[in-house]
Amino acid sequence: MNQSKRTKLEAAGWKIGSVEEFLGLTDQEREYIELKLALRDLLKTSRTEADLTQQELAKRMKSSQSRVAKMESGDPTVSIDLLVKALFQTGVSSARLGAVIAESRPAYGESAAQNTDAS
Amino acid sequence: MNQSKRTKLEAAGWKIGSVEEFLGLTDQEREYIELKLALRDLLKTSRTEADLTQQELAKRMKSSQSRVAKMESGDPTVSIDLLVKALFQTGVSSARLGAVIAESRPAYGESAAQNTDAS
DNA sequence: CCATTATATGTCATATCTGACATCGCCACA
DNA sequence: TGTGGCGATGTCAGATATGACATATAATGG
Repeated sequence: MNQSKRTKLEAAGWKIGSVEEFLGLTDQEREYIELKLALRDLLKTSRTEADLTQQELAKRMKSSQSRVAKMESGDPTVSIDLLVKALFQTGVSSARLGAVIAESRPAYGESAAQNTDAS
Repeated sequence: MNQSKRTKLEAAGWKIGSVEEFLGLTDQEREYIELKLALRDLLKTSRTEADLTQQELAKRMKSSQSRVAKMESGDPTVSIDLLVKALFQTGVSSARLGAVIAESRPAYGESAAQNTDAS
């Protein structure tokens, strides 16, 4: 199993076993995972675009640097609510948010994944 | 204050006072409220389209009828996460979800609101 | 009038999320 | 070799969301 796949599962709070890679997950669960991942990626991008440090964004949101880090690392304890609030604080518009969500798709195989791990 | 405005604020868990209608809310807070409201409306629509009762949807989600009712009534204790999960269960696609979100906008005045109350 | 069905509302114990804090690794640059 | 900024990770007490339950209202059909 490659890194991007592993990350997807971990992002949703799933344990990495031997079998249940994407087996045992319903379409709806996959859609939910992809959505959260898309938001996480957008946040990384938008915070950088806004030229903010995690610390600065945290202050704006009245949150903490460590939680921002968790948001961006796909920590399963981070809610969509928090991600959305963070996104708005970085200046992302509803239009852009919607566009990104519309593009997010449940991944059935390797094809959908961007390689995160080098080489 | 008309009904639609009141609903917006209650949806976000805000108390209805005398002054702070939309004053005192930041742009980001307004965007967040509008987003949640858009999801709530979409859920009402999509559940009906899918010809499901609240009870049936609740069973699919392993939730309860009362919580589905709260989702659709804009109860502030309902998270975006739960709304999104419910939406996917009713068969809403990422594309449609994204489109609806893209259309949701922070309301600055009366203009944006659809009249909910009769007459 | 009485059932039945769908939806709404209030409460509560428990589950999950949250901010805060400590700490670590990494990288730049003196 | 520091030192300082940035980000990642683990923990935890307190805050918030959750499913479940009871009960209410409303509409429909006998």
